[in-house]
Amino acid sequence: MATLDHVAQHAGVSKATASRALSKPSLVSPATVARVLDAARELGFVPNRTAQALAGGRTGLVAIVVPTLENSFFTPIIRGAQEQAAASGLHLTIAVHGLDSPTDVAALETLSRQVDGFLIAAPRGEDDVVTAATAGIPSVLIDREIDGLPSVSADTAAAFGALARGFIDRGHTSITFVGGPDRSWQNAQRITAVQDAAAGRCSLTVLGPYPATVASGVEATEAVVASGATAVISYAASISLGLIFGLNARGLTVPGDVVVSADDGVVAALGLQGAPSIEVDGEELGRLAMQRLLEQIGAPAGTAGDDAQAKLAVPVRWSAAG
Amino acid sequence: MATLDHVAQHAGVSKATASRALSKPSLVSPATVARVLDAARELGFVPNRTAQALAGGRTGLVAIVVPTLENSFFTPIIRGAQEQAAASGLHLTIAVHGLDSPTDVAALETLSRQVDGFLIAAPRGEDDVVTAATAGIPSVLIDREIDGLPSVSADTAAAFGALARGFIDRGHTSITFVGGPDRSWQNAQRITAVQDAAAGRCSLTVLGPYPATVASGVEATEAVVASGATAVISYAASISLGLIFGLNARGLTVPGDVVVSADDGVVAALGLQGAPSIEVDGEELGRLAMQRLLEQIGAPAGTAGDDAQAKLAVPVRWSAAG
DNA sequence: ACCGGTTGTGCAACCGGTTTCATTCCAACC
DNA sequence: GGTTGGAATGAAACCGGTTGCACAACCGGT
Repeated sequence: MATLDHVAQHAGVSKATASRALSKPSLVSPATVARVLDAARELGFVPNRTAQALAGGRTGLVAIVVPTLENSFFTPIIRGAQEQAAASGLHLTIAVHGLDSPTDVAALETLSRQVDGFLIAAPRGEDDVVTAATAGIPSVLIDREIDGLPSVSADTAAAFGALARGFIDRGHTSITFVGGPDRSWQNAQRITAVQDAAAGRCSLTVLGPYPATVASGVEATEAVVASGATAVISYAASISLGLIFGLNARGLTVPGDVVVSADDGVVAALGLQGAPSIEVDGEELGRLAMQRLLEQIGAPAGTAGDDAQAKLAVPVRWSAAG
Repeated sequence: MATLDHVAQHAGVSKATASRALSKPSLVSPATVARVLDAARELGFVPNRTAQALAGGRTGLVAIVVPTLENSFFTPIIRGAQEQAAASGLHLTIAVHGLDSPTDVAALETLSRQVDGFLIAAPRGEDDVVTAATAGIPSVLIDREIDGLPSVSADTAAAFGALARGFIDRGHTSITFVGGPDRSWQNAQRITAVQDAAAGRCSLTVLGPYPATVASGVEATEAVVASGATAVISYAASISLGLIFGLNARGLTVPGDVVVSADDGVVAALGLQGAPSIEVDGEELGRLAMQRLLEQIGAPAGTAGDDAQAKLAVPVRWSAAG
C-alpha cells in the first residue's frame, strides 16, 4: 500500500510538501503539485483516512439519527444525506434512536466523540433532550425546529393547511385528520395548520395518535368512518394505504365515497382519480441538511443557503378527476 | 479530553501499562489493572477510536452494501447488522449500490480501503462482479450464495416450495408465481422450488419480473387474473399489497376468490383469513451476517456457528380460516 | 548594494493510541 | 548458592498523515 512517504520519495520532495500538494495545492508551486500528483497516480496512492483523521482532528464520519428505519419517510432522507456526504468524501453512519430517553442521550454522547457531526431526525424527543444531545457537536435538525439550532424542515404543515382548504373549496363540510405521535413536533404543527384552515368553515375531527404503518391505517378506519367525514387527511403514506384498504373492505369506495389524501406514489399506483396527494422530497431534505452540516464542519460542499432554519416547500397535487 | 497519558499519570504507571490494562488486562497484574480502571473512570477517559484505528490497523467501521433503501426487505437487515456491530463497538456505514455495474465495483474498491469489512446484499450483481468486489477484504454475502464466499441466506426457496405444496394440499389446481428481477439469485432459487413443488400436481404460471413496489403489484393484477390462478405466490410484501388492492378493485375478494401469499404483517393488518404468510426475519439475518463478519475480522462477538454458508429457516404460516 | 516581504520547501513535532523489545524482580529449580 | 524462566513494567518505535517553524531563494523598492 502506497503511503505519502512513497509518493514524496517518488516525486523527489519531502513528505510535508507532498501532503500540501495534495490537500492545499495553493501553498505549493504548480510544477511541484504536478509532480506529486503524477507520483500519486502512478503509485495508486489513496490517503489513509484514519491517519488524516488523527492528525487533522476530524474523523470523516457523520451520523444521522433516525427513530426507525421501517418508516419510509426516513429512507429517502438517509439516501440524500448519504449521497451528499459521499460527494464530500465523508461516510455516513446511522444511529437508530428515538432520542426520547436518557439511554439514547448517553448513546449519542459516546457517538459524538467518534463523529464530526450529527444529523438529527428526532420528531418525538423533548426540546431540551435534543438540545442536550447536540451540545458540543455540530448538528443539524431535520424536520423539526428548536430555537437556536440549525434545521431543515419540510413545510408539511403548510401543505396540510392547503389540503384542508382544497377539500373545503371542493365542497367538503367534514374533514378528519389522522394524526401521528402525540409528542411529534411536526404533528403539532400540522394539527394547528389544519385547524386554522377549517376554523369556521368546516367541521374537523382530529384522530390519533396512529403509528405510521399499514396495519395502523386499517385500524384507524373505524374511527374515520365514525367521524362521518367525506375527506380524510392522513399524515403518512402507509396509513393512507391501510385506510383505503379498510374503507374498501367496508364497501366504501375511495375516492368516491371518501377522499383520502396520500402521496404521489400511492395515488398513481392505485389510480385514485381526483384524490389529492402531497409528497415530501425526502432526498432533498437529507441533501440540504447534510450541506448545512458540512458547512458547519468546514468540509467542502456546495452552499446550502443562509437561513439557519430552512423550510422546504411541500407541493400539493390534485389528480385529475375521472 | 482525557487521554491515555493522563490516565497513566493519574494511575502512576506508564502509557504502555495503561494501554494494556485497558485492552489486554491479562498481561497486567490485577492490582495495577484496578488502579488504571479507577483512574480511567475518574477522568472520564474515552479511548480515541481514530488513534486506536491508526495504531491497530483497523478502522472500526464496516459497510453494508444494499441495492436500495426503499425496499422494506433490507431495512430490518440493516437494523440487525447495526445492532450487532454496535454491540462490538463498531460503526456501520451504508453504501447504496446494485453492485451490477463497473462504477459500483470501483466505488467499493475505494470504500474497501476505509472499512474493515463488507456485508453485501447484492441480489442482482453477477457472480464474478461480486467476487471481484470482495477481493482482499473480509466479506459476508447476505441472501445470496456464491461458491467460496461466506454467506447468510434466508431459505425462502424452501418456504416458497412449502407454500406451493400447501396450496396444492388445500385443493388449488392453478398457482401463479409473481417473481422478481430476472438476474436475482434468490428469484431463480424460488422459481425452481415452486416448479419442483408443482411438477405434475398442479398447473403453474410464472410471471415477472416485477419490482418490489405497491404500484408494481397493482400492475401485475391483470396478468394474474389472466392466468386464471386461484392461488398467488408473490415474492414481496409490497407486491402482495398491490395485488390485493388490484384484485379488490376488479371485484375479486382476497382470500375468497383468490388467495394471495403475503407476510405476517400484511395478513394480520388486513385480517386475511385462511391466507398463508411467510416472513423472513431480516433482523436476524443481518445480525448473523454481522457476527460472521466480526469473526472474520477478529473482533469480539458471540459465535455465529460454523458452516460457511448458513441458511436461516423461513416459517410458513396459514392464518386461521374465518 | 541593502533590505523587508513574499514564496516554496524541508525538518521535526504531533495526533493518541498499540506493540516490540529490553529490563527488573522474584520464585522455583538443580 | 547460582541459574533459569516467567510475570510485570517501561522506554521508545510506530501507524500515516498534518502543521508550526526555520530557512533559502527571489521579488521589487530605495
